[in-house]
Amino acid sequence: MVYGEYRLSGMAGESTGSEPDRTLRLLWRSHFGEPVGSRGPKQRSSVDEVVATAVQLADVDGIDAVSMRRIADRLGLKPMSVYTYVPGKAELVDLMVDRVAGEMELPRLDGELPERLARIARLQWEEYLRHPWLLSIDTSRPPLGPNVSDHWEWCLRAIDGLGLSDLDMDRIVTLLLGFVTGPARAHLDAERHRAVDQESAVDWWERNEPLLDEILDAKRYPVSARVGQAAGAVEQAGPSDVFEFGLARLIDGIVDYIGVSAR
Amino acid sequence: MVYGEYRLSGMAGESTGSEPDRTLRLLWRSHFGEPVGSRGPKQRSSVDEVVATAVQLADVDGIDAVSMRRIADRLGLKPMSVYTYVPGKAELVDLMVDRVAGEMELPRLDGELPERLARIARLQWEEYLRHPWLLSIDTSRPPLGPNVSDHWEWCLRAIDGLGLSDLDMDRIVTLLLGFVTGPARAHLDAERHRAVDQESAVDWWERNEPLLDEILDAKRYPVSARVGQAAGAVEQAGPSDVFEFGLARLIDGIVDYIGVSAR
DNA sequence: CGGGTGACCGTATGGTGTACGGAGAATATA
DNA sequence: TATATTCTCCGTACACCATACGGTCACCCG
Repeated sequence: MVYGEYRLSGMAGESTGSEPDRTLRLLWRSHFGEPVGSRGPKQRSSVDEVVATAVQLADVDGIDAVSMRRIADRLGLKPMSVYTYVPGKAELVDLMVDRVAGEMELPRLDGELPERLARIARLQWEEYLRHPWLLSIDTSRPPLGPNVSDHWEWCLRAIDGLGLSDLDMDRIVTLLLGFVTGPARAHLDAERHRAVDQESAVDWWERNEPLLDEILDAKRYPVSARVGQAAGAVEQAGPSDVFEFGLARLIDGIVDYIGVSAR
Repeated sequence: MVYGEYRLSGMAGESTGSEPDRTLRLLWRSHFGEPVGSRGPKQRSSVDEVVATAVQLADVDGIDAVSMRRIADRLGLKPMSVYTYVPGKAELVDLMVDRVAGEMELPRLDGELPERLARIARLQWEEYLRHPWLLSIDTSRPPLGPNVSDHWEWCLRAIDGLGLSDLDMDRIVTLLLGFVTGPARAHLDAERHRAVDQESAVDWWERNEPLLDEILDAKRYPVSARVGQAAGAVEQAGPSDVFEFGLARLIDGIVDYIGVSAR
């Protein structure tokens, strides 16, 4: 079985010269309004429907299930017709990312700084839980769509006016959002194993115990053996404890730095 | 062109009953030694050669270039023969990850705590620079191979004996390693754009300026506009400044926490 | 009421992972 | 030594994938 994932198009443009970027126009399609004076026949579907279908497929069956053919099927189209809505798959993924970035309301930015920072991370956490495929996407260059941009602006505002340099602001938000991926991956991976493999991580461990005992012997891995046991036990117990605890520590660190830096 | 990426096999096992896990056995192949008493003809290649070829392909042309057919070509084999060395592509990726985890020597763990923490992050940073495709891989469940395990043990030892709970140790290492991916992605993405697209990020920005000026207007994105400018300027300037600066802050935060926690 | 535009799609190309079964080589066993 | 077993290599095939190209035809504008 193929486990394919797709990079963001990275706003690569089509190198058609002065044409700005079709992806950009697609991302901001609601801002540009309907294309007026189109000659040909009416479109039977819409960009939003295509993107929504893709997101649905990814949510239910994973990012691998997102294929132009399947999208076409769902919409009652033939594969090649999808390309009249979207230039290609990479651009479609951009649109998917921006779409899901916009489906959750951005909470108010009141309260103390630590609480604001926590809100940033928790929103991201929730987004990963709703759309696990986001973790399988190369987010090196997030699409500059309206929802992603709104989200980013919202994050930055949470730490604006504290005397931080622009660079520090960028770094702090990146750090905070990046932190979430770790616990989110661990959590979703454990969940996926319970659901799909029908054997929990514990079962897997038990099945492979004889081999692992031989390999991961306490002489070579004294610390890992001890720590791994604790980490495994907690994965069993709490759902997002690891996330919340790590978050609290991280926020402490960030707040400390802001205090020193703004002095 | 397809931009596929591949998840780790996640040690899924083959559900063949009591058979532990072929992937595990492959990962620890050096530990088990040569298989004695094999009946058929000698193998013309080896698992190590297959994995090395795959890593080379990924290093030079990206993870997409890693295909069973291409590997076979390089080794003078036909595609299906590769499957006599490796069960499948997911398992191959596991082996690739463990291989590159072992190619860099783990430095001594002496010196002050901050220096030790920095060494952990810098090693990871270097590994990402050498093998950018590692960033395109779903590392939710890293393969339990010898090199990955050694690496993990080495990380944990750097913060062992400080009075931290096992759980905290796990979390801190995860946090530190997770942090690296952010700057590494940014850095490599910028580099890739310079090399491949032959237009720097600045050029892209200029080409799309008219559209972006209309969209990302200062009214809607006052903070992003300001911060983005600063972040972009620095991306131009320093190579790993962002990484080093962020690392210093993060370490400060971690050290603070350890001090409080161990009291 | 044409002319032109663009949505839809049939076909095809070149890729992917990998299941299946066969040929033949090399060793273990009788 | 002869036979049985087992394993490597691989030819073929299947089911996908993204997408380039060109044709057909519905529709709007002039």
